[in-house]
Amino acid sequence: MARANDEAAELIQELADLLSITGGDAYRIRAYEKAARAIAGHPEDISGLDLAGLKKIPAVGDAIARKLLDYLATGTIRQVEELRAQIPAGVRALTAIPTLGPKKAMAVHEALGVSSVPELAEAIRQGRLRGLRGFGAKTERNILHGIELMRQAGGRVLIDVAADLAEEVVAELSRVAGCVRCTHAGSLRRMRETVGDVDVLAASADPGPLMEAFTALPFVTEVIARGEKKTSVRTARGLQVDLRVVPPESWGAALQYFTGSQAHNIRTREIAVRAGLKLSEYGLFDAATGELIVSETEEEVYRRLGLPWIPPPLREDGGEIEAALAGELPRLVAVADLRGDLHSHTDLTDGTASLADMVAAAAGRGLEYYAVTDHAPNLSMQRMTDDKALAQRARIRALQERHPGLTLLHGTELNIDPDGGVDWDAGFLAGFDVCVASVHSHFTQDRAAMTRRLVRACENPHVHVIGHPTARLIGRRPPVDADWDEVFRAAARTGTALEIDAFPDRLDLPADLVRRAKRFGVKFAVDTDAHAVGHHRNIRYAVGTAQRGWLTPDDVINTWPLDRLRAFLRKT
DNA sequence: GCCGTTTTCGGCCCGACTGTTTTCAGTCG
Repeated sequence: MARANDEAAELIQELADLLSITGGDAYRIRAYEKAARAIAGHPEDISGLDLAGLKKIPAVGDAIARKLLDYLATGTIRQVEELRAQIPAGVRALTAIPTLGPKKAMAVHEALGVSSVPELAEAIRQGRLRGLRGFGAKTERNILHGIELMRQAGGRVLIDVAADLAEEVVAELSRVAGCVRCTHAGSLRRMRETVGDVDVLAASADPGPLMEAFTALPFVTEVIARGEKKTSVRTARGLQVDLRVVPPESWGAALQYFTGSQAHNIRTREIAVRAGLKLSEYGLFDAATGELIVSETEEEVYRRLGLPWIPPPLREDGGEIEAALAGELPRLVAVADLRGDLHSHTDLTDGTASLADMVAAAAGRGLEYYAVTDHAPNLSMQRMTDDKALAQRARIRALQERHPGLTLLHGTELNIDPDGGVDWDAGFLAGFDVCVASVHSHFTQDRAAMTRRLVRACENPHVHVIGHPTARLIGRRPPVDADWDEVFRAAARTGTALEIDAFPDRLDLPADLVRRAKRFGVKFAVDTDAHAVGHHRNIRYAVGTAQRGWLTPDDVINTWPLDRLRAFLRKT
């Protein structure tokens, strides 16, 4: 079940959506949307707040605070219920169709009584949209095409899929004559865990050849929009890619604009307006004279707004503007800060590479220490035994001689059973340098049981790291249900680190929970969980998740020198 | 509906592209 903040934010967002369909004041709608974001991102649980406390949330005034009280008392908001009675849920669902927004949704609902996606498709096939103001033949085709796209799942893709595609597009476009610079931007640059469309920015005085080359890429199956400055295409697997070409002198302003988020851009542009300036993708201008002030680098744009450069993973209007103004931006952890990796597998269990190859890959990353943590016996399919574990330890000690610069740690990944117990007794566990413990089964326990289970794992003196704590698989398996604040308190109290697992379909602990956990004083392990040599490169996604959680190197135990890490692992 | 080292009222980010428009609304990011 979601936190009160998330449920309330969803209700306020629904209020904004429904008002945009009925034609409410645009600024009022924006105020609701802004408040919904602020509530979702607010660190305090709103269920413990009174009217005054609620009004302290940014973008929440008296009116919205009272709606939140309404929600806390009744589980819903009266105005939302009233609008739901007017606007069927299916009409709101219509706005999920690409090219169909609130105005067109209301038009077909009012004129034709259409109140669901299938009804709309049927109405188009029956020719009932003909003659409806604002609806021509092309609009009909676009809507049917949009419905078809929605049916094919499509949607967002994992970050590694988007990153690989972006890399290919950037490499191709960089070769085009006249291309001065080219890079990806958007949610991929902000390191969001999934990406809805890939944004690519290029600088050139002559956009024509870039647009040509872009639409001619082999994986492009459809050109959605084609203009002088912007072109959008769809790839064979349904992913949308936008190319924006700007003059070279606009590079910094364009990169800032195209990186987003939209909410962050609104904040920076508001700051500009208040200072008598105007910020667009072409630069920062004097609002009165139209004179260009700066545009060549992001740093210049931020500096002229009175802000330090803000790392893209923070650009979500989640407090980064306030922190920047106060000079309190965190020094975010980076890949180069990592001295070690505390979670990896070999072909002794379900890895695909040998111990020697995995260790060589770790050495190739320039690490100072590396833990091999194959699965423990209770995950019986992996066929681990005491003897195998001890034999591996001996092989690791032998291999150590060939890697003088890399300290090898012998660890294991334990299974947290439904009661919170783990494989092996205390005596055997004491023989490992590091123990990761993870949930691998019984994912659907209720919140109280799951919370007890995770807390008990933290309380085990031999458990150093909770692996992929929510056990989610993005798009395939929901996170387990737990009272996370309770788990975070236990992790902080017992000196148990929470993992940020680098697998692109895990990224677990997720960034929003990372940020919440940090407030409790929790420490983190940023690990690959590598099962193959190639998985080592996933570490950048875990670091991106840590950055989105506002973590500094000090928050991450595997940035620490080995002696400090060993002291932490003693759990005293 | 929110908010104020210019304001408690009058503002509220900015631009690209499409389609159906005789000059611009809707959608998107």
